[in-house]
Amino acid sequence: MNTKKRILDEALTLFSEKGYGNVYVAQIAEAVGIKAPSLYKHYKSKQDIFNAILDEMKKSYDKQASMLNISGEDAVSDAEVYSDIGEDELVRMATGLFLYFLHDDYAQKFRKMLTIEQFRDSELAHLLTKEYADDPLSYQSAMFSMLCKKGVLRKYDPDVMALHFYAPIYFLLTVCDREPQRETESTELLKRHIRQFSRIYGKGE
Amino acid sequence: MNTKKRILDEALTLFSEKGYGNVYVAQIAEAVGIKAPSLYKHYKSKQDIFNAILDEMKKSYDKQASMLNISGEDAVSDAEVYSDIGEDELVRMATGLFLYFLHDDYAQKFRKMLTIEQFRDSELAHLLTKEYADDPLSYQSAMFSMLCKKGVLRKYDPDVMALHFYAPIYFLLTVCDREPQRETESTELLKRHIRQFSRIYGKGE
DNA sequence: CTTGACAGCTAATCGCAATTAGCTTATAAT
DNA sequence: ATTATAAGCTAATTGCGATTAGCTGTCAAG
Repeated sequence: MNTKKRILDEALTLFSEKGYGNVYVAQIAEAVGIKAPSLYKHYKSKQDIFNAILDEMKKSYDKQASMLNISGEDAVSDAEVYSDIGEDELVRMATGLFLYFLHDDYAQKFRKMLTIEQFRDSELAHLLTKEYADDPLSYQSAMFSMLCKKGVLRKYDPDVMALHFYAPIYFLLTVCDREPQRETESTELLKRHIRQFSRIYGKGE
Repeated sequence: MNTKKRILDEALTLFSEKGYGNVYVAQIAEAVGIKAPSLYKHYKSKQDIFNAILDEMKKSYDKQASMLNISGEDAVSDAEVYSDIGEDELVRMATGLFLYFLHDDYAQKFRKMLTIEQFRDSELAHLLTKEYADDPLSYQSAMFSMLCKKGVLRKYDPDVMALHFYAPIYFLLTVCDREPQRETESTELLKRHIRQFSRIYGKGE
């Protein structure tokens, strides 16, 4: 019934593991449980399937981003919420972000696919940079800027604080994407990272 | 004359831009300046070319790593050299590492190729993790451990210090790999990162 | 009932890309 | 000089993989 949607799902799974060029339409069809020619009742070409995935991604990002408070749009007003943030809050926030990125099926596959295809298409490169670099950094920079102003954290360059906070998260994410068995170890290191971050930038001494 | 070598170079260039599956042997041949069938005088298949590249990479890494002091092998003895390290030294070290990774032709292509192929072959995944995560972290952890012991830096978990130092370098590297025009901006942010790192972990204050 | 559109199938088609065959030339060793 | 080998070329060959043609069954609308 919702074959059309299932094709996208299975195709995304395969693209994220092998890359567009190494996936055969017959594989997609098999994963869906139909024969290759039947795909063409739903999409007019392999490229068309890819484009549909991309469209869906772009649509879903805005919701997901605002849900996670990553997009940086309204960071300042949201930061009010965090004015009483403590070390444990920060740990929760960071591991939450990390584990969401890592485990959410859609987010993970999307990220892997973009990672594989990034050098072949500058649109994909920009998308990856936006979603995994610029948006998180700008959101967090605004948040830290607010926290510094409020006197919760020491006054340092908030862009660099955001980098110190986020780059390790991103780094560990790339490790776990290729070595899933290292998730536990990485989560531990992540927590140590946040605790130390908090001690360093926190007002307590 | 050294056609055999040139084939590897051109193939690496193409693989690092498009990925193995999207490169045709005819393209490699053209880049070298010969016809596709002539490639088979030097390598018995496309896969064989890929394997040869990989072998060369594995061989060259050890030299390059020890040259750059990344490998972590003899970090402790080397760390003696850094016992008088200052903020400027650290900035020089970090930007040097960053710009080397970013500009060295071989390193850049190798990294991009591994990035593209990482999810298709766990050997490649491990290689990428080793060279861009484990080795740099373990080297730097040993270095910071030494610097803390010497009293040059405040006493913090050296693994986390290494993560704080290195993850932003890696992060900015991935950004510049896909958006080369952001190199200047990224280098600036990198320097701010190191200065702040140095102020935070340094003894002065 | 019956018709049309939907979604599936099998069996072509079509093109491309890897590889092989077999010829040619140059050069280096005997 | 002769010959063997290396390294190139053009012209097949081969196989695979995307796509198209055309048939079938189902099922909702009239």
